[in-house]
Amino acid sequence: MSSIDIRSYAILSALIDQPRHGYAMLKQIAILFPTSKRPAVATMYAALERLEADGLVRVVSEEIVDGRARRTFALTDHGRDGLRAEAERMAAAAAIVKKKLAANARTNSRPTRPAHPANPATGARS
Amino acid sequence: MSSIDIRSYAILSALIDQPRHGYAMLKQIAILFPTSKRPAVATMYAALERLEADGLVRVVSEEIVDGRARRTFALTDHGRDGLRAEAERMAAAAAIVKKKLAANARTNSRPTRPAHPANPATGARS
DNA sequence: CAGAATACTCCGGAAGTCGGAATATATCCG
DNA sequence: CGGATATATTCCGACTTCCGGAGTATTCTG
Repeated sequence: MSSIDIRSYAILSALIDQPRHGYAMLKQIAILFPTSKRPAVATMYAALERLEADGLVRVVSEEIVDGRARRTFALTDHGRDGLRAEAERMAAAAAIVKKKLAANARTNSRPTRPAHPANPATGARS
Repeated sequence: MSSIDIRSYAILSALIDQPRHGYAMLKQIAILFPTSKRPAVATMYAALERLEADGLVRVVSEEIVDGRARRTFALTDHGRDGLRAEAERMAAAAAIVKKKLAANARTNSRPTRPAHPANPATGARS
């Protein structure tokens, strides 16, 4: 319930500087995260509804064009907090893995043996 | 196809320092990422099969206990590379959002106005 | 002995994601 | 002029992924 998935992370990120509508978010996501896979159109609108229901975004304007709603969304305070927390979690997760990868690059010659085999979390019954 | 999702990221991370079997990975994930939601058991084994099919992990030992396979998995080179790339992507995504959030904390008083309104990606027809 | 931990599998359902089509207008390029 | 592309959203069916819970069997702990 609490933490934010990748899709939502991208969507919320596209609203940091200003409110946008769905289509504009897609373009902003492509700019912000050029190396990541971007969501499909349908996925984005579905996610947006969830985010609104969860109070992370809110509709700031709604015009009807050809009977179709054109909604502009903005981040709520809650959404901003959630995004900040998720960015923190991601930075930590990235840092941990980078550090571990670097530490283990040296031990690479003997792949199955840890540096200090003192009771690792293998669940091995002693 | 190419990029790694969060679940797979966690699973691969649990194999950086040494090979582990599924159950041990779950515990390791809880240690590495204490603030993130951890995958359900069934999710993990399903993901493991996908990762093996994609060549990101490989079975290094397999013992049969009561007709049930107890498999130990290790990272492949491909898996290690993918994990490294994903860590890089995540670090970048986290940094971008943190920076943008910090830059926008100042502009917070007038939420709809960007600092420099020079043709942003709003999709507004000029 | 009860209960937790170890270790994995299977099931059905819920949730999320996707591509593609539909809709309608405006603009760009040759 | 006409086709292509861009804008902007909705709906649909299919597919993938995820989850909780039950089942199986052993060992360790209180």
